Amino acid sequence: MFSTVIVMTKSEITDSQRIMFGHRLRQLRRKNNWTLAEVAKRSGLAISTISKAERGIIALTYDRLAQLADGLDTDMAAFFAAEGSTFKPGSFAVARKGEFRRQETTNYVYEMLFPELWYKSMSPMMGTLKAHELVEFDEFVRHPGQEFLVVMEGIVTVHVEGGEPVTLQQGDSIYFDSAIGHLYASDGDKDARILVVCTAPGSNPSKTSYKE
Amino acid sequence: MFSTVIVMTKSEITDSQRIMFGHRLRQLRRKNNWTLAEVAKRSGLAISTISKAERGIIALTYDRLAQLADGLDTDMAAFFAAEGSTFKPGSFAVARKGEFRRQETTNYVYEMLFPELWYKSMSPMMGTLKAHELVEFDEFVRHPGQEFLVVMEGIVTVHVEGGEPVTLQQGDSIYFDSAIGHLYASDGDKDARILVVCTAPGSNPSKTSYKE
DNA sequence: AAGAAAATTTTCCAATAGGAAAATTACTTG
DNA sequence: CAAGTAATTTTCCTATTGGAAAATTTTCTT
Repeated sequence: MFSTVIVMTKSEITDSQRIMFGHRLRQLRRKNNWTLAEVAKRSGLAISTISKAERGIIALTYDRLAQLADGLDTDMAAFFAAEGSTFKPGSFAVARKGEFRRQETTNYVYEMLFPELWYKSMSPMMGTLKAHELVEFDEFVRHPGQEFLVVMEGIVTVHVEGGEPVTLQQGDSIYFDSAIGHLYASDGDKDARILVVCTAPGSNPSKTSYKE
Repeated sequence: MFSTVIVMTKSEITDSQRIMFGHRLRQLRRKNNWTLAEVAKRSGLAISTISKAERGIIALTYDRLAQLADGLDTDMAAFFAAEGSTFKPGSFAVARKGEFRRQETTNYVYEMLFPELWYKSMSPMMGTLKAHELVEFDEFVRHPGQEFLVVMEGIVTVHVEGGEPVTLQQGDSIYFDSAIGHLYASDGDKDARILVVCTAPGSNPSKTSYKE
């Protein structure tokens, strides 16, 4: 009985890491139906640079990574949050800016509070989690910023990527980095009522006010 | 009344981002009592490269970032998670009802949630407003940031500087700029229970501008 | 406080990233 | 299917990174 051992040099390791990262970049762009030209405009990078980065031909510098993250409507954390965990093509769920504004799925009904207010640094939402016997597993939700949840009524199970599910009773709360994949479900046979507050880094004026 | 607006060019933004990132690198290294030489050996990078990176003189490429993360016993995600927060991907904090830190004044009893977490971009607090016949008027409270309040139980009157008092029933909420003088009081003959979330702009490193 | 040792920064140069535009490939549409 | 257009990749060149070693600063030690 033999086992195959593949030995990689240090540079081969970083090479393959970079190539995989490039794939994620491309996926992220394709998911939003953006062309290289579009992302180039949004991020301020050259088309060729993005093309090379996506194919792992070059290793972007920190500065360009930051710019690119901005252009793709994420932040550095979201870029790397899923890294290391097994990469299933298509399993990438980065919520686009404002996507969670009116989220109504089989499991959720969200009501954004104060939608008319601009430049909020927090986005409070009231939500109802429908009771289900079987939790239909949607994809994990990921987005930039941080998140705070309190259970107002009922019992809620919070699924956090790479960890055991956490059960929260009425009055319990949880605080986490939204870049981590997360998902809520009602635990009891009644609907649960939750309050969620997200930070919305993109809408923060201090970051968006700049000139060319 | 004037407000100061600081306008940054795109390159100034990435510059300061890089500089702050460098500071975090150095902190991370110092925390473990490692010398540049030690990290150089662990990561395979040159001493000079790490030195320059820590001072924001150069923007590391993806490859070197990956290597450095390895040498510092973290991963890329932890580097960037929540713009300098100490959250590692997969980590989160749960606060159980009633196991909060208490802070008590004549009118308020506040319980800060997650006091042990640093670099939160929000500060959630549970509070009890004692019932009073006469509201003893403290000075208005003012601080930077924004504020969000939900009434969990009872009836609350919110006094906002330069406006009529607002009465909130259970489930009602209010969102405002914390710079405006504000004050809460229980309206009924029972104590009221509120949840307050404040943004703490100063504690977010990535949005604080400074120079060497 | 002086000299030695350790740690960090600077210098200089080879290796690599990043941008503009040309070349190629993929996608429409008549 | 050909011509035209859009999207991507290549090419070529300049700007910047990253490493080795020298120079400097900081930290011990006696």
